[in-house]
Amino acid sequence: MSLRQYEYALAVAEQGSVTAAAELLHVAQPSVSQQIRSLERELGVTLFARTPTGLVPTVVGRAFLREAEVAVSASRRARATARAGADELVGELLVAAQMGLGTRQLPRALGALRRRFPRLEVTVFEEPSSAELERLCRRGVLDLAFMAACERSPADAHHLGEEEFVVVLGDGHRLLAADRVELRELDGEPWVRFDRESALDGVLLNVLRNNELTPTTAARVSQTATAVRWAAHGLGVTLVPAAAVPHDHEHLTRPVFPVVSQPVIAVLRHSAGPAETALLELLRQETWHKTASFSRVS
Amino acid sequence: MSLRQYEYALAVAEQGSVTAAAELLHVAQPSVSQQIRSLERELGVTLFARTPTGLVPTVVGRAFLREAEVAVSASRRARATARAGADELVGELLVAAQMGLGTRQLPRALGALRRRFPRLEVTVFEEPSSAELERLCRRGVLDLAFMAACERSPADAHHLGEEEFVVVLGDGHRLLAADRVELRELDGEPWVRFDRESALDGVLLNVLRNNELTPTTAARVSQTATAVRWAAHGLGVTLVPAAAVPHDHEHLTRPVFPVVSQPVIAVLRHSAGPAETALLELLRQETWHKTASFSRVS
DNA sequence: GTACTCGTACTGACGAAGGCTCATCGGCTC
DNA sequence: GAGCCGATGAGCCTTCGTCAGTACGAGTAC
Repeated sequence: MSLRQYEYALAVAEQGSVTAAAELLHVAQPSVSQQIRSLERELGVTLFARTPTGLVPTVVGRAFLREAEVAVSASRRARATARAGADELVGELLVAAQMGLGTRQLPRALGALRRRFPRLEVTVFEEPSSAELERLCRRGVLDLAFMAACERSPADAHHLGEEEFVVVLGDGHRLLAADRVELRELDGEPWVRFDRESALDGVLLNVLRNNELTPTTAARVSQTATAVRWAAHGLGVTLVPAAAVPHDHEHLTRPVFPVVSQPVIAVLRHSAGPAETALLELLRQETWHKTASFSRVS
Repeated sequence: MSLRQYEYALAVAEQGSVTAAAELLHVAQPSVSQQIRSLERELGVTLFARTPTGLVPTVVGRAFLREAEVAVSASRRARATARAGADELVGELLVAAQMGLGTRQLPRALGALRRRFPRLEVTVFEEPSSAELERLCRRGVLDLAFMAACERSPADAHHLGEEEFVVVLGDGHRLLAADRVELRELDGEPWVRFDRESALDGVLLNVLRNNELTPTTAARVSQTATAVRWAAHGLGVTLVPAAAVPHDHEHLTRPVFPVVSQPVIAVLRHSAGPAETALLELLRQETWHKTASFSRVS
């Protein structure tokens, strides 16, 4: 069951003779003859009828050859894509991002990447929980991961910038009067929070603890856009990355004091290839908040 | 570039480790390791990233593996169809028939064949000119051929029966009054004939010569159904196999005297398989004119 | 009709290359 | 340091390729 046998059989069928096929394949005639016979012996079927003027495929021979041709051409394609990958850049890049990280920059960088390498496809997973993300990244399934912190930071962790958080208030909320919101002013407010285990909820908990506030949970959601919408409707206040707020709700956001931000760290896989580094380079060229914050959270 | 290398690579990608893949494939670990490396060396690309816990496909590795999987599964299918052909009957049977031969019996036999062996497909070529048909049959491209005579008859020629010819007359023709038509009564009639080189035209020429008639050609057509229709419209008379006349024109046909008929001979390919012989057996069970004729042609 | 040549595929012996296994080494994790 | 991972090198064996020679049928000359 070797590809060579398939190629030989196809050549024989096409040429109608072992001798001609051997010439085409640049091997001696007995070699082709032996391969055909061993193939027939292995399959327990006669693939070719022997005529005085050459070999002609039988009924099952033709059925077999149809499939064999698919196998051979798929093999050629596999080879070709691999060789193409040596110079050009082809394949599928797997990226995962903790929710809220690079919401604005990632699409732009991916667009630029796609323009430069059209045959490179990109798939993005969003927030498979920070523990899950850590696990996937360590297992090497991902080519690139965005996270706020990596505990045992690999050598391939790159700090891109800071992601600043803003508070979202209900329409007509009293605190909208000021330019910024002091965190302790939020004492007693009900909160629109995020799923347990999620990184964003971890940030919120940290902030509240640091400022000695006790949280009242109004609701839990899994997407930043949902949290913003619910907060805008007055269900409670929420804390999300500034970049994750839709434009039509920006007037309900205020920066907080002390500043809340988390680092954006891109983690490349072990032994990263040119595709991964190209994407990282494009991400670096995007604009990020460089401000080191006072109360950085994990 | 061997299928084995593809299978090994797929197993490694699936298991995420060389050791596990080797266990799955029932070989030793170094064997898998070597194959993967030789594959990468041959392609000039790193397909897998080495992590402390195993191997993970790279970007181009994944692109390669997608194609490789197609190749491997196609190979399995090829094997499976061939092995199935050993017991069952699968494949495509190529049949060619001189026009007008077995027009009635062939479809019935093919229907019976298809009911008994559903995975056996049949393709029928009609009248690739008798010389061309002879050539194809000798080259072994065909599994079964219907002809009126084979010059150097192979051992696998089987006489099935006789195909009787009838004359088709225009609507209201004077000779329709009788039950049969004497050939010499047709002297001076214009003829709807068949393509030069075609076997049917050869039959007609033979008949006319034997009965000392001089033909007047009204038209030439390539299909029996067309000839019948044109003759019915009074363009001339024609001579076709009785079985080839559509039901709605049978009232315009008359047997001729002396009787004109040609043998129906089925020629099997060299070293015919079970599919071919099964079809031949079914054809034998159909009803054929057994009458040996007076003036058999060609 | 017979004999000859030409073409075809098959067979067996030999040499070379590649695959498989075993034992061992180097790295990393826990 | 123990245990897991993959990588490497030596030896054995299977496999593939080549060269010779064989067998069989077709076409042709006489």
